[in-house]
Amino acid sequence: MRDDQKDARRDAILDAALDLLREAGWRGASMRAIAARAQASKETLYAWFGNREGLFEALIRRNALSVQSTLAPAVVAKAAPEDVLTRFGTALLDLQLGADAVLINRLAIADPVLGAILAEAGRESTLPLLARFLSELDPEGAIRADPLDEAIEDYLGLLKGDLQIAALLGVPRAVDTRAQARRATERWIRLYAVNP
Amino acid sequence: MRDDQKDARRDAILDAALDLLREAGWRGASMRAIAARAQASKETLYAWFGNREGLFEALIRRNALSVQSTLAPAVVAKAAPEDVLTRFGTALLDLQLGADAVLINRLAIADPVLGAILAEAGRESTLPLLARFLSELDPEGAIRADPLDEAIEDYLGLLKGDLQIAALLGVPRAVDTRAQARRATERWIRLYAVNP
DNA sequence: CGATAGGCGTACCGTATGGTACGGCTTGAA
DNA sequence: TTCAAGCCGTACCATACGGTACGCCTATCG
Repeated sequence: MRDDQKDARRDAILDAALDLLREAGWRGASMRAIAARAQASKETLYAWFGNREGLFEALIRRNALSVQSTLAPAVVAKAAPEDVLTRFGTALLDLQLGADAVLINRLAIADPVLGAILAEAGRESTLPLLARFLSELDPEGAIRADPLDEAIEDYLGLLKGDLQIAALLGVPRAVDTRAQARRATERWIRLYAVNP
Repeated sequence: MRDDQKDARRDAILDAALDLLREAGWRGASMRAIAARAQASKETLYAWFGNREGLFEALIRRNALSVQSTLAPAVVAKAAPEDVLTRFGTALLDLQLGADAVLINRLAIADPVLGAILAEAGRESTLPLLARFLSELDPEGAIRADPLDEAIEDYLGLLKGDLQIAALLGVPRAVDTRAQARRATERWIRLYAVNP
């Protein structure tokens, strides 16, 4: 099997796992079911991923990579701070409330090992972006994200509110993510603007 | 079996379930294991709770009741708005980051039916308190929680930030809940103070 | 004080799972 | 063109689960 084919096959298997998680939950996404859905052999799954946890770990890592590559472009844009922060917040919110992310998070919450992996991968892939972002936001010294960790925490809190928990519980509220991000941005700037 | 004994027995069974969830997770908290731990019969469990989901549902509802009765006293206190808000936030944070609440939330996140139940029970038991609280906070018209739903969402976001997700993932960050509540309160008041 | 409701413990059933083993076939490399 | 690596499909194993049945025994109530 050529390397590119192998990558595609691997992706297909992870996609199958994700589909089954969506359709039948953790219980339904058994190694049998995943193999059948992907037209793969159980033995192949075990050869490639070690065991069930390893497969799910691969799923989590793949997702973290895609998050990072989706989010990064939102940072480079040159525009008014509130616009670029809103853009970033919208992207982040779309990601974290999206169906895939919800499934991935459910997975990680159900298993301590996966939880640790997701927490690490997640914080590594999005927090540095946001940190650099907020600290360099300062255009003419009108906004000071200081102390930085509190500023980050406040922004994430204002952005997400209870929405992520609601999504994880399977009771998502309808949200205009762009409007939500704009609101969070406006409030956050109000908190961190250098007072006139 | 006298009624009070029955209630105690029921509580003991739910406690056993909670213990097993803590020690062995969702997979370990099987009906067998719960029955053995509580020195009860499987048949009794099924007679009292219907099935596994029913038992876990009972667990969720019991927890929601205890949350409500824990939180309610924090509302009545008469003091400066920021102090009473801080007290309330601390209590809420302690509850939501506490071991039991984390286990309960994990449970609900793993099962759509339980998720719906927890979402409803949770919102019913804490949101009205917070809503009434924020809207009546107004001492001399210096603070206006308006629009109310946004004010609530902002307060919860500032209070919880990413802490709850981290706890659910099993990577809790050490937090001084009182300090965190104080910070959130201070920021929230800054956002909702009627400007001089 | 006797009877009966109902909890305890154990055994049982069908089913599904994670994980392994093993032919047979495809496919990329020599 | 040959050959071997490795993937597919199926069968297999031990184990555990949710759920039910049943005999024993305690404790409540008439």
